[in-house]
Amino acid sequence: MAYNFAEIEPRWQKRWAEEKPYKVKRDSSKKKFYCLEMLPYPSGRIHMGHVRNYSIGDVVSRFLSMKGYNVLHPMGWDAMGMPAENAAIKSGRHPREHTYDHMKMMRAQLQNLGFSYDWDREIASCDPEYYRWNQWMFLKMMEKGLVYRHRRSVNWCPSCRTVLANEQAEGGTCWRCDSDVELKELEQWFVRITDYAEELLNDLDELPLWPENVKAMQRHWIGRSEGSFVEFRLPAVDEGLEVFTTRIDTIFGATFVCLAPNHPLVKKIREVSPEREAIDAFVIKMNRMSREERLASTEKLGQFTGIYAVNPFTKEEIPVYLANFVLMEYGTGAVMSVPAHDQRDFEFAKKYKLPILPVIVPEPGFHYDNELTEAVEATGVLVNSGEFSGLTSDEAKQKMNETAESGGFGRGAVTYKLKDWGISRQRYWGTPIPVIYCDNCGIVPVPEADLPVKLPDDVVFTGEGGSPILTSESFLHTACPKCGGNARRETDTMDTFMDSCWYYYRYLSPRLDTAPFDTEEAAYWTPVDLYIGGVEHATMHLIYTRFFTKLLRDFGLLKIDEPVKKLVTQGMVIKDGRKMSKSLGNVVDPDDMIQKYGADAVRVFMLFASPPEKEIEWKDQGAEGALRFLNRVWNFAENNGEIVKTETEFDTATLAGKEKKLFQKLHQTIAKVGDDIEKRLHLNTAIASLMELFNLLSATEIKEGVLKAVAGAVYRDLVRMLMPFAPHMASELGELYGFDASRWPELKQEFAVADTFTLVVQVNGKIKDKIEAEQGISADEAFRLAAESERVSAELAGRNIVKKIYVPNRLLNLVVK
RNA sequence: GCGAGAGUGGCGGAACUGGUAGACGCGCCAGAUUUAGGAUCUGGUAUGCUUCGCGUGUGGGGGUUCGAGUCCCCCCUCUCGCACCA
Repeated sequence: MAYNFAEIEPRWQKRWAEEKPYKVKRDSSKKKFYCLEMLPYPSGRIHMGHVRNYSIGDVVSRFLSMKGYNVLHPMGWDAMGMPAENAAIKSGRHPREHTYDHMKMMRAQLQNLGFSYDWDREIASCDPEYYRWNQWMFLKMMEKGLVYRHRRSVNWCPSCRTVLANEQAEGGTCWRCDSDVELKELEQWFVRITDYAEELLNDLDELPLWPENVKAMQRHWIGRSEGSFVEFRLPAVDEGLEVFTTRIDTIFGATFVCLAPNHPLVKKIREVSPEREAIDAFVIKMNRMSREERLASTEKLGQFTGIYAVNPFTKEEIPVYLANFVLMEYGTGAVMSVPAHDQRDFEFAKKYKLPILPVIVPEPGFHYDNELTEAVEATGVLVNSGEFSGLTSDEAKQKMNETAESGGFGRGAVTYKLKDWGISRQRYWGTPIPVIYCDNCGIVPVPEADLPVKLPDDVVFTGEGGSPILTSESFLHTACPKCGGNARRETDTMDTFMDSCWYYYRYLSPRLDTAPFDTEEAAYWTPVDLYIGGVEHATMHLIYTRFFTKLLRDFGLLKIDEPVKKLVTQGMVIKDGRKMSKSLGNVVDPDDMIQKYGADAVRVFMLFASPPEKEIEWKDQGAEGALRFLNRVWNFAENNGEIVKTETEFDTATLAGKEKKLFQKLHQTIAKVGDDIEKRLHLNTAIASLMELFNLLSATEIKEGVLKAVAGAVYRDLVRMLMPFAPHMASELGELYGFDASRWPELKQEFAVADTFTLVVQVNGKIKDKIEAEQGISADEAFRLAAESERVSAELAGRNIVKKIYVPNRLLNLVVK
């Protein structure tokens, strides 16, 4: 009977669901392996990216289980977030119903692919028993002073009355209603991730098995910068203006100061400024510019404010400008401008005819003869810098920091681009922030015993009037836990990145109701040995999750510093050279493919087409090829049932000829496939070598006894090695032909090397002949063989051999003159 | 602009430590089977030439080496990330 995946696959899936062979328990007698894949958002359908991601993880999990590891391989749902809420606004259906329906559909799809998850550990972040621990952690952080409330400006749609993420406010208009987006100051909850910035940066060096590009992205994201804060007095408004600079050594060359157009002091300055109208016009112009416009142009735009700042080192007054290139988001939103030594300041000074004063020279005694044509940004030696003249930049930085500090107008400091994490969302479908506002007691945390603070059900989803939670009377009004008086609940919910920060610890004890997870389980299972997911999470999720691990460690729940030993970021699945998307109409649905080719063939093709980190182009023909291969393997057993079934002992020591060659190929393959999976995760070459082994087996004419026994053994081991890739077929073959396909074949190292090799003979580096030779021959023997070759001896005739280079078991190069 | 990575047949890719370039698969060509198509099986498939052989070939140019896809320098192209970061 032909290989009927449509019948075989569902049968095994059902059996796995019933018998739970992938259920695992802590067992300290076994070596553990925690294989984790990024959990999906329940969008309703699995897509090809998931198939690829989870197929990679499944191969590693199954392989290591077969090798006797205790493998934890869980799956769950990142179930909160905006899409469900937006769907609720459209359909009126509660996000919960919507989400649980989606989870059900997607769980079925994952099961259709035959993934070896321990489904008993499944979690969903929208379950109150899950998100109560988000709340618990929030309270813990609150206790430790790691959260605070702060006003920050956010994108605000006045018609939807909600906060928009940057990508929802592109072009300055709301993605849903097209209203102009405003910047609005809102009180929000922030988490002090910057307290851990230094550790998050330094510990990247402790992650040798993370891809370099991800670490580079995180370093850049954290953006450590050593410099100084310096205060310039603004006599006109009687205020101090703090600037951040990495080049305090150039401060004697500061000829003006620039503020971001939205700097808070601008309001005060315009009150006293003769340039008030010009300032207002400039600020409005800048606010109107969209993000794209700002990014597209590097033209320097500025406006004199009419007031002056006092340089604390020179005591001189220099003009204060507004400038488009100064960003409120970085540093203090104000810079001292040194046009001689900063290219941006140089361009600005040229445009607005401001003085350019060099204060750094490359070496002592150097003079700039001509006017500068560009800024000299290199460090060097100070000139025109009062008592600091003659010092090197490095010496000056230190001395000047000391001077500033003792003078009370500055200090050396380290800043980060990483900002504290704003976790407030004016949304319904997220974890309620467990805080109560009382008129008498102020901000009161919800007592731990009252957790979880559940999302209310008496809400209306209109899409207007802000968060739907505001429509819930039962939620809004509560009693103050401290004084019992009337109080109001926090209506903001948490960023969903909070949910995904620690979910893989919840898998360890998913139903525990006394703590987020069991610390003994954690001591056994953590860290995650392999984490597979998309590179799009390189910064956000993967920084937050590293941060949370450090937090939980400091709370005493974990003993590790880093959550993930090895990280793999898999490439996208594309079609016709482009990302799959609905708008391009090139989406390939995994269900269709499973129906057409079967889950095993889809998995094999996905893994065979490319190594994990590369992009992969979906091609139906590729899946056909994978199916063809599986078919041939299946048919071999059909045609050679007796050989496959009959396990005959044979003496490996007496193997010779074809049977030895075949047996050696088997063990070479066992070694290669194991290596490819375990060390390199190059599943494409692992599959290729399985194909090679099968090609050799099927090309071998099997007639007499020993060869039959060897061929049977080879076939059975081939099926075992196919198990991680094509588990349905391998399981079925094992059962049909009565052998245990669930153990990884044992490697006989002595057979993993062939006993002959192709000796490549080169003359002056050019290949002249290839000779079959015994493994382990000496250089002299190799030379003797080469000399016997007609082609080689013809090359050598009448010439002197200057040098012989012999690479054992590979090649002989003769250098002649 | 800065940072990371990549350029190998018609295509996806292989070559792991400097040692046979193109494994394995797709596609294509030819043959077998078939009424036909599909499926299957067998063989071929980098390229040039004076074709049982010889030469050339891993984005381009140079270098190190007995030997370079692999190491070094310069250049080109592409992908990803960040981007007026003070």
